Amino acid sequence: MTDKKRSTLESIARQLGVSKMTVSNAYNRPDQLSPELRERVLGAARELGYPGPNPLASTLRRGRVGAVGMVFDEPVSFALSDPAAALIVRGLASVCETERAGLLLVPGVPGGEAGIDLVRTALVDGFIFYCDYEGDPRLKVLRDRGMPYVLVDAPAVADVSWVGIDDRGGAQMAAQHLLDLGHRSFGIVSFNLVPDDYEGPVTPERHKMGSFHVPVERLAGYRQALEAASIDWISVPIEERHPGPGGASAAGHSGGAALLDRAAQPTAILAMSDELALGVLRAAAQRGIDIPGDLSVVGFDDTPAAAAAEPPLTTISQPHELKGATAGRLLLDPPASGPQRVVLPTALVVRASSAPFRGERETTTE
Amino acid sequence: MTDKKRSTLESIARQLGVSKMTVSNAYNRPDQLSPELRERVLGAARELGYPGPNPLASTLRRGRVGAVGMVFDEPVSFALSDPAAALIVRGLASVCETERAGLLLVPGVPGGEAGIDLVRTALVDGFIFYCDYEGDPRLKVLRDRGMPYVLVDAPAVADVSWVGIDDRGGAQMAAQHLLDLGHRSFGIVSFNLVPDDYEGPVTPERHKMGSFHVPVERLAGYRQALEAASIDWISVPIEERHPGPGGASAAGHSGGAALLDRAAQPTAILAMSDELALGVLRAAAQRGIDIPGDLSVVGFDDTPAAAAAEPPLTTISQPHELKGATAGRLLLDPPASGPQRVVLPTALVVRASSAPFRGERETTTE
DNA sequence: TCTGTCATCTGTACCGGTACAGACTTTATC
DNA sequence: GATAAAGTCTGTACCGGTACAGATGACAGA
Repeated sequence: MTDKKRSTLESIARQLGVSKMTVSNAYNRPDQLSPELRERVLGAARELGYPGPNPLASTLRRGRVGAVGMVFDEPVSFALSDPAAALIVRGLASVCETERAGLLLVPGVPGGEAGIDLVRTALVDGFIFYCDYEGDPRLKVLRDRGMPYVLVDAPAVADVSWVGIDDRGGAQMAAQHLLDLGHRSFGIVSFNLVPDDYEGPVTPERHKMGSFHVPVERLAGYRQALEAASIDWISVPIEERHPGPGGASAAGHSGGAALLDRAAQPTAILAMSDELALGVLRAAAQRGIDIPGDLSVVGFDDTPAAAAAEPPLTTISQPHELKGATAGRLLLDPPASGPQRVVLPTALVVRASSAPFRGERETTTE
Repeated sequence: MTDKKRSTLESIARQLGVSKMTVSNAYNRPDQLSPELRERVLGAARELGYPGPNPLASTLRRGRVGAVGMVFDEPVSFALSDPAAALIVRGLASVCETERAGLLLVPGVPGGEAGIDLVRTALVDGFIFYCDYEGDPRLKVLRDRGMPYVLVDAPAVADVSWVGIDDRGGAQMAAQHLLDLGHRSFGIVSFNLVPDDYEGPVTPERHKMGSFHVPVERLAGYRQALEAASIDWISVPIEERHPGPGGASAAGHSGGAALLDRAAQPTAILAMSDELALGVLRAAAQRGIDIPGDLSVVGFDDTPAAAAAEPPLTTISQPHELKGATAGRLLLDPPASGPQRVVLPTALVVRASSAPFRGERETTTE
């Protein structure tokens, strides 16, 4: 009445004295056999505890897996603690659901072959590549597998669909907003520009060698705005941090602290993400620095936490869920016109963490 | 130099005049052939753009997929908006990563066969079943597939590992806390007890037919505490809500509003989750009801948002990430001693949303 | 009665690999 | 010099299905 060993399609067929194909058809093409026989087959299957065709085998033959993979830079457990990434996953998940596809989360594993193999061996029909590192070896694996993939917030690749935002333009807006408020003394909290564990002030070499797309672009945007306002870029302190298990807010706290403890305290801090900015807010609060009275802070991303922060955070908004959903659609339903480059809109959202510079006018002239 | 059609292991073998097995071994068992030949094979593969053995085929032969599936009650996009669920996913993800396994998110699809097929055809080695519904047909599919699985916060199944908390005990603690503060007039915001879209006061039939494990248990816990304090359970208003795309906090808002707009306004509200409780806080704020002055609210789960709420939320804590991690370990590394039942600890976390009852003592005696 | 069509069912050839058991050389051991 | 032990490489038999092209018989129309 139950399984003796492990029933297969063939064992059911033998049991009933019919062909394998008939059993297969009973499951996949009911119109190919008489209803009575079909019932007999299904009945026998139930009887023998046959769970239906082995999905692995049918997938091998058919070629379609019915799942998409999402590749991360970091362990998934870290990535999901980033609200922006979590929203992208949600957007992608919603598309997968309507297309009846599963969603496989493929972690980034720091060193060596392990992370590469995960991509090489993932059982999916295509990938969303949500990774930022310019020279990621997994990109080559993707290409080699000959599987469709879509890049999200990643360095562009020729002939591959891409979804993201104008990071440079967004950053420029953030800096311009502070300039418009009269600020002249800045500090920046940045994500790591190079794939390592460094934490500290950005060095010229690191600045030059930056290989993470998003931080590099955002930094370039800040720079563009500040230099256009004749601020000496070299003298703007930049603290690099990389989010660990404590999340990006811990990184922001440490970066913010470093900036605020300098002799020349900035009056405005640009944080490369809202999580970083939240950490800066904490660091300021601990030092009794009033926001936005003494210090203006602008984040990036407009995650839900930004609006709920104390004070609510001025930031650059971008449609995270839409980003994930767009990427999913581009992958599952590729446009006939070939690979697309979709740039989603950003906008400045002014809240209470930024205010006009109220300087003591120490620097009258020079 | 590139692929002509799509190279296979066999085409490489032919090209080099060696056996298929030699090529296979070049990838999987380097010690089975001379280093020179291996280099030749790998070189030819590179030459022909062969991406390495097809993972589907090797999986079919080997039997190990290298991924675990996590099955949800709802669409993944909803589920991930529940902070508690997201934390469980993170805990599970961290275990998957150390075990080098992928993580497939399998959504619950409301009606019919579609959601069942997703479980039947998912390409994984085992499942974490994070679903609450007593009669879920997907459980039968899991059993039939003969694949290992672990239940999380789900109704128990004989001979299957289970991870969860003492929901009843936790709820009892929550209610007892309010009783200890002197409250006698309660309201409850509950998740749906039955798998449907109903929203409104719980009816006796629904109460009886409850088929969602967690809400039923928590309700039982509340009841146990209240009845032990001689409070008439029947007269305690309970509002059922189910979280939609707006998240549970919207549901809590609506449920809280219904309770607060009653003629006999409760002085204490028990919410079955923190998200629901946050909605209740909003509903109270809108009505100018002071918390905890006029109303005490206790949530459940102790998600990060509970501590950050205004006022910070009294709640029952449970180790969400540990729950996911424990389930993952139980699945990937099953204890020799057979299926386990792991009950993780809960604790009352008193914050600022609950305070002693300061009644007008209308009800002197009876 | 003959032919064509339709509904059912069957056989064979894959899908793309890996396990396992040799076969054939070398090299080490006594 | 004979035998054992390695070291390399090959052949065959699967893993568990599905696509596709018939084969068969019933039934309708001419």
